[in-house]
Amino acid sequence: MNLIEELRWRGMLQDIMPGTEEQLQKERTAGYIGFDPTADSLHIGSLVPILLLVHLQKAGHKPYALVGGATGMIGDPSGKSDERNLLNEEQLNQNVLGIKNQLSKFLDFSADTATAAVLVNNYDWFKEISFIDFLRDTGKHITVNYMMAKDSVKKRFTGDTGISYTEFAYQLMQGYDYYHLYKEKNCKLQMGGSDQWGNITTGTELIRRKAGGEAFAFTCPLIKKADGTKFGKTEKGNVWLDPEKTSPYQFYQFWLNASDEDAQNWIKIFTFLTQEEVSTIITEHNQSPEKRILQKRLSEEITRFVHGAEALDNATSLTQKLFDNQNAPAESLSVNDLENMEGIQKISLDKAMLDTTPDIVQFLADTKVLPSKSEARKMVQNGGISINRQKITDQQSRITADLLLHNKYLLVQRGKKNYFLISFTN
RNA sequence: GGGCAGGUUCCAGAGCGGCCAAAUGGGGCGGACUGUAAAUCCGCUGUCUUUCGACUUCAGUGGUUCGAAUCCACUCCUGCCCA
Repeated sequence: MNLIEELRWRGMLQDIMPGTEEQLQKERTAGYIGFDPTADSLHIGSLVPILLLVHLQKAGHKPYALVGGATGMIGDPSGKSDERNLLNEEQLNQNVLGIKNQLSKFLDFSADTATAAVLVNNYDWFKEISFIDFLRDTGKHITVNYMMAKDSVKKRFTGDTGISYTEFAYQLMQGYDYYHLYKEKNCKLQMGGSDQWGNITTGTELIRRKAGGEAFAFTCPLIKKADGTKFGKTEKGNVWLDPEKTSPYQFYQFWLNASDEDAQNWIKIFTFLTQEEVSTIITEHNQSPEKRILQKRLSEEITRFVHGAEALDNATSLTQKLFDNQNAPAESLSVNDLENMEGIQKISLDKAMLDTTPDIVQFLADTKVLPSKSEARKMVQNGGISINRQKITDQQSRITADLLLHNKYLLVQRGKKNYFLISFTN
């Protein structure tokens, strides 16, 4: 199975330029994807382009990861209905660094092989180009009519916020990136999310007109959830690849909570399991969906890929403790179990505070489990608070020392999935 | 520079002198049901507060009024059209 066929069955192919498949058959081809440094960490949405690069590398081609140090200063209008705020330079540099670090974990950058991945930053070439040079050498090749025809731009013409010249020019910069890599690195392929199609074709067009060369491209559909809501969000916001921002446990949980339908699509996209393996898993899953074989395998594979085997072990064992014997009394948890719970909020307090705290509402606010007494009260009213797995319904109830597990701990749940471990010292 | 239409709570979008912390929908959060799923149903959703109530919001600043998101003036911002 060649790369294109592989990506096609995985559902990772949206648009493809004619001749791309032939080019990939013909010779080792250098291909690139751009990463936008709008945050200092990549989130799971960026996992897809990373995987595209990995697939490319596995198929024997040479991947380039481009960090948009220059384009990040401008802002891509694609998919945005509003003009964006510009990032300041310091923030941007920090983000570029953070992203570089993360990318290096997923791609093989060892320089001695022919297919070693290479990291480039478009700031390195844009900083040398003057505005006049850019207008004369690049802008001259592309008509405004052509640029305006792009969906991302057209929407802003008809929408009600307009588009600044700065963002309008974005596609030219990204187009120039492709041209530059084509010239300097013989790069003949650009990949990206389907929202990037417009920007990508500006690049191939530029290569054609400016260098008389031929370059190729394909895009991957944007990941969606079956219910149409945004992919990659939890109540805590984005799911990041940085374990400091999203703990491996939370990361694992995110995938485990996928719906059946989503899991079926995602296991193809986010794991390297073969077609046969996947169809076996799906069959097994459908026989007894309540076992959630799909979700378990999916979350295992990705967590291992992103965070490593050890982090995966911790995440699964914590998951077992917290969920598998959901009905087991909290008293059955050992000191060790409690202490080793990674990735849940831990709070430590002086035992004396129990005597001075009048009720559960005050307690929740003091411990910052909820931000204020009002919110704590609402949450208790809604039945969203459990102590040691016992639902609390009475706002007046008190936390007393005899509730403590092992005379020291309190397991507090806010909602079903947010755990807090409070340990008391004398 | 001229004309027109606008700027409302996370978003969309009602309200057009008191009944407005502001309809409705979406999103978010909680609950029930379940498989830590989906679908469905229920509650919450400005802040603080033991129901009472207090305080801060409808671009900004002043004004009219007993009383303004709603009326007036000016300012800023956005879109469209004309120059």
